[in-house]
Amino acid sequence: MEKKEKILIVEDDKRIRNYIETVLKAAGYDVLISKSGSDAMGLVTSHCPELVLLDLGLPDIDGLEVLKSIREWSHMPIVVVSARTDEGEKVSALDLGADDYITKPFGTSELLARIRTAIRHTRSSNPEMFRSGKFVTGELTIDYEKRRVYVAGRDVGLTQNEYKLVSLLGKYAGRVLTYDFIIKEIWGPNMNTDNRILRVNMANIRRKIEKKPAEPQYIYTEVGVGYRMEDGESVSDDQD
Amino acid sequence: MEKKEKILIVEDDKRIRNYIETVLKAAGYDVLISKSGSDAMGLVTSHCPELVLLDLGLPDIDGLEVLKSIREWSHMPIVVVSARTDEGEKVSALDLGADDYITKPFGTSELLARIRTAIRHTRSSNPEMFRSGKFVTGELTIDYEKRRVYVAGRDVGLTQNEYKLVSLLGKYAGRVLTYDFIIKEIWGPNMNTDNRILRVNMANIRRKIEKKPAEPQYIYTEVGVGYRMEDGESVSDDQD
DNA sequence: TATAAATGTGATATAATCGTTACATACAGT
DNA sequence: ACTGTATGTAACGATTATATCACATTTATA
Repeated sequence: MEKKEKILIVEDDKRIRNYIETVLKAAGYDVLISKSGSDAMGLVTSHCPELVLLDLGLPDIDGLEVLKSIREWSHMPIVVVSARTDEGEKVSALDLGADDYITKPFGTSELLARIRTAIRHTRSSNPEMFRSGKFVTGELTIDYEKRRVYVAGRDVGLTQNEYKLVSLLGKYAGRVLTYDFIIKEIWGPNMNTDNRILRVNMANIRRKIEKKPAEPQYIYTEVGVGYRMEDGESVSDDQD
Repeated sequence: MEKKEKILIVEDDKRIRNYIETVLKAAGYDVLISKSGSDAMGLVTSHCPELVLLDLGLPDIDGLEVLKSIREWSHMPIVVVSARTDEGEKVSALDLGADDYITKPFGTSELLARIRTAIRHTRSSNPEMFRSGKFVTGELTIDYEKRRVYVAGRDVGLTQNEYKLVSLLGKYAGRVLTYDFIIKEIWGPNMNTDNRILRVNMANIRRKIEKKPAEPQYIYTEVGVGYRMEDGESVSDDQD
């Protein structure tokens, strides 16, 4: 457990800021603080933190603008913090290149898990998967060479589109993919933005890979946003 | 052109033997001679030639027996020489692990081309393909990562089985694959040995990838034996 | 709890794929 | 040229994949 990564917190609300700061320091991270978007840009360039935790509800600049301008020159992990109500904002953030988002209010372990996932992921995206040509989480295995998906060693027999979908989610495991992004990836940029077809496919996939399709353990729904593949690392959801 | 590879000729007919010897020496190979199957085994073990050119019509032992016993301990390239009429024999030879066959009578350039292909192929089978993840011959490209086949840059839209077929032939480019072998590879070992299904698939593939399906430039038919994918290296067929 | 929005899922129609058949064509040997 | 064998190919039906619809269920929030 060698961590001493710098994390930049961009958050105007003092209470939340202190809370996050305490949690992250206790977890062994170096913590940088910024109370506004304009400060944040300076700190990012001068300190090059390992990860940015960015609140979208800033007083001065729109958080999305900060996100956009960082992404113009850097791929550093950015996790966005947003209010539960602003679903559209989450989608915009992910589309602009955010690695993940956390909804207020959030629990300690969820925060830490998301940060770990984001840092691990942008560190030369998944060396293990690259080495073995396989993605594994729980009893689910995606074999990228054979183009097959197994649950408990059994080939679940996905169709072409179903495989593409699972394969895509596996490559971005632990991160949320928006409906729009997924649809464009699978059906091409000319496909309309309606997500009904995605829902039907997902139902069929879950019937094949999940023990109880109503309570998926592998592909989670992120309401109003998209889907997320379980990452192997368990993310328990103790919400304060 | 650094060649000084040793080639063992196993051939009882003196005229043919002399002809081959002359041709190979002129092409810069070291040549070993054996007039019978029993001699051949000894020379193979003592001299470890780069390639064996094996006539199946030997007086003492059946050529196939020689082939079989070499294959029990070595993967060295073996090219079989056989009479035009003995189609069944060719199939047996390929099934027993021969790398290629030449039909008597054969021309100089055909002989040399087959030998070059066989030697190149068993030298850590195709490093170029391994590096790029692609197989290219003429305007045809097989992209093994994307699982797509292109002709002149255009995706030809193969179905699953069609892709498997082309992909298989590409991996063994330049070598003949018997009907039986192909069928077992694509449809599994339980499939019957009838090659009609293969013919239909091949017709559909050729309609998609060949300019003139009746005169294929990419996938050749080896009458009575199987199919062969063009290898990039042109094998002109000047038959004396 | 009531309500609206989002998501899940069975049913259905359309399209693509696949294996089979029947016949056409090419080729070798007589 | 005739004959038999091997290969190519169009056409058919069965199966499977796909997209769309309608409605059920879940979720978020008042």
